[in-house]
Amino acid sequence: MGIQERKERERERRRQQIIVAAKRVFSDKGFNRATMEDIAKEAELSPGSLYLYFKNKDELYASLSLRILQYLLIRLDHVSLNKELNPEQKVAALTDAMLDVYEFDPVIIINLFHLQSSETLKNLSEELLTEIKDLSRKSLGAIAGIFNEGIEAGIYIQEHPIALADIFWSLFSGIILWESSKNIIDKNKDYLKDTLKTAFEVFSRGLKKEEL
Amino acid sequence: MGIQERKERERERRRQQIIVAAKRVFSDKGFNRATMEDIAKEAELSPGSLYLYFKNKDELYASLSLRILQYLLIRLDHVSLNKELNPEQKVAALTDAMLDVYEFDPVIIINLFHLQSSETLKNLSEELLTEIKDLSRKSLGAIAGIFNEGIEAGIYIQEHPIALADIFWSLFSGIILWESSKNIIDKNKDYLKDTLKTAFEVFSRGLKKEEL
Amino acid sequence: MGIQERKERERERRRQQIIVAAKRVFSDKGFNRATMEDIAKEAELSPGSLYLYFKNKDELYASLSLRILQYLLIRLDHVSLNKELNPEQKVAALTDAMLDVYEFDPVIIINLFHLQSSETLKNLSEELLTEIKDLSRKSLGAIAGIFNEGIEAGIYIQEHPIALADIFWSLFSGIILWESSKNIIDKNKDYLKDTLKTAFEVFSRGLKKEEL
Amino acid sequence: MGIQERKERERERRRQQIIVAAKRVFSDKGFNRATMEDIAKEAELSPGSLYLYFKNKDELYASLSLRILQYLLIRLDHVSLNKELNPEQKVAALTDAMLDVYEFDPVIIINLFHLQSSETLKNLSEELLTEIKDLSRKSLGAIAGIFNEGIEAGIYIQEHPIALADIFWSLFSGIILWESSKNIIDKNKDYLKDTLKTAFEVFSRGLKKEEL
DNA sequence: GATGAATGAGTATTCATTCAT
DNA sequence: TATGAATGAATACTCATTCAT
Repeated sequence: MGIQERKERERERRRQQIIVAAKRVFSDKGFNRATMEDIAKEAELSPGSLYLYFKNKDELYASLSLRILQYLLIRLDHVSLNKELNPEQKVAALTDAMLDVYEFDPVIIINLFHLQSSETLKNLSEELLTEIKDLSRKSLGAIAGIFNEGIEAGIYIQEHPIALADIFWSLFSGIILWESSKNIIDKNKDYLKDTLKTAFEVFSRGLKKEEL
Repeated sequence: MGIQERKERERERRRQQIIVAAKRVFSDKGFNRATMEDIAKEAELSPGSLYLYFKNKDELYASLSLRILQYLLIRLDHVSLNKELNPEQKVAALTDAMLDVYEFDPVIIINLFHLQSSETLKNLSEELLTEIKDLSRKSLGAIAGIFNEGIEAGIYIQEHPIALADIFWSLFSGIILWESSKNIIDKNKDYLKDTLKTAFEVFSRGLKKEEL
Repeated sequence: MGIQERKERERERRRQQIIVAAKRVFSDKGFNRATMEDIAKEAELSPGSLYLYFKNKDELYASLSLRILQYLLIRLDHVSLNKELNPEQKVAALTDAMLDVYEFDPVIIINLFHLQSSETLKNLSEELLTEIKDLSRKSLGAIAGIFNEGIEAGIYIQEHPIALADIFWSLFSGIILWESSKNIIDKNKDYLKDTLKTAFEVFSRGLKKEEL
Repeated sequence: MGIQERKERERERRRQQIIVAAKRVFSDKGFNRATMEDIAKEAELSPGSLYLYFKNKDELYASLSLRILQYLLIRLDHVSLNKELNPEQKVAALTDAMLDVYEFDPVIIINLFHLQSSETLKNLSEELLTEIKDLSRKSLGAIAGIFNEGIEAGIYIQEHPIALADIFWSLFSGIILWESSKNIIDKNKDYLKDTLKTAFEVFSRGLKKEEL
């Protein structure tokens, strides 16, 4: 391992350390009320050091999402490229994957959808924004591809697969945000997972041609 | 018209004037970057005057949502209580109503869903929060009622109607937020309405028992 | 009674009404936290109306003191001019008078001494400041006169009577402020009157020539 | 000198720098009209920096008093514990100490008494208020102790020593405030020291039993 | 790289005062 | 006179970001 590479690893380790801290703080206080100092303290670093690893607060925030998007894409591609599954099985696997990713790190998924629907997006650097757009596009593309298989197989209704992917994505994010907001208001028992399951079922059924 | 009443009207007119201005500014700059001074300028009032009509920035923001929620509830109740429609027709009317409300004032609907998924919710006065919760609850209840009719009629799948209402609501808000965020990113042509229609179709089909 | 005079009386009645309200509000919230609107509400008038009777908040505040100063001066003159009392009796009567005035309206006396030791003084109109200075000077003069009698009678120590009057005045106001501040801090039982009595006794004894 | 200690010193130096600036600005404009920006400018710092050393404006103001109270207490204890002085000498030393402290920093002493008789007191943090109360209590206690010696020695009149201490303290603060207010009004020659001396003399004489 | 003290621009909110009615 | 809606200047405080060490 070259010295260059070792440095790079060390650097990555630090970024992780910060991201972990940021995640805790953001989910604790929300984006606006979390200060860089809070995060620095949580990461046991100085405020200044954060800026050695992240250009600014917005980008640090967006970085949380980046990782989960990357993970999500891997999972989606895995389903999409799996040649052993028929279209219907793929859609089932797709919903399982989404649920898995959610359960892998709920906080960060909520962050992702918050980011997606927030002004923060406007403030990101061209570079980071491109990266996020790229990952989103690819993820959506993978989802669309899966639906497309079903459509081409004549199992699913004739709709634009991209539109279906958007709807699937919206359904997922909509439920995540709505259920987590209900928790803010009502401190309800957490029905999120049940709701997601039901939603995916209904959605899958809705995709099918009636005569089936 | 008594003098009292005239004053009350004048006051309401002012509130509207401010709300209109706030709507413009919020949707232009987003909640955090919109300053009270911006809004005052847009409303052609002094900053101090805003506080004669709204307790603070959060409550001004939330007030935007209040009106649309009230309107939404009226529309939903109208559908729900219409005795001439069978369950399926009601669900169709429901989606029409939601679309109407969206088209009535897209900006403000987006605001509503932003508010719903933001920390701002936590800062509202007990009073206003109660009002919003109340309207939301009633709206969701009306939706659930409609689904319930279909379930009891044996047309729809056996799921908890409240869960179905949540899903319907999430689907709606998810698409609104997602499509408007895509606009931020891509300045795309606006597919929102088409997407919503397709989504509602798929959802409705998914609700039905297979044997139908 | 001419119409002019009637108007003047009416005007004076209003001023009183405002002063009474202001007294309540100032003593309740302190000068800085009392708003003109508070006072207007208490006086059952509109904020604008206060300005028909008082030039501004500072002057309204100072007006409270003016009345008590006028009353104080009357009492002091009464003692000073009383030919039936010998010097020692006059000093005793003097302390009684001060105590009386305090008890007549403790709140307003505290206000007076707050005013005296505050920046507000700097903001008063020339006219009002002159009036206050004039009343203060006359009061101090009356006190000094009393002490002077004792000095000339050879009963009291040879000190400048004006200095003695200043000391007497300071002792009085110092105790008022100190004891009322202790109340703020400790919510103690109110020792003020006892303290004042003791103070005046000690002071009177201190005035006398030793050989007596 | 460890690095820790050096930092602590540096920090303390800064606090002093700010306190000196604040003293100038407060005594120039009074508490309410002095802005944090004024003070920052005077201290050649940024407004934000003030908050690194003082929690808020009130506490900065109160800090001025803290130091003089500490110094005062040292001086009072020194007199109180001095075994070479008889009671009468102690009272003389006491008045000298008070005068010394006044001359050491008149502006700050005036601030102290302003603070004591103001609403600001109510806004202080529990911690700071406790510290001030504690120092005041101890100072008053030391004074009371001195009077008590005279009383027990049968030289002074039989009064509650705490009451005598309160009176002494009130006399001191009353004169300080009154004379400094006269300066505001009249820009008089400064008689304060003379007045204080006379006051203390009269007071001391008043303490003694007549038969002495 | 790491620090953390210093920065200073940015803003919600208050409230004495005014003035059209 | 009386009103009270409107004003808008004034300001404490925050916090992302920088930079000398």
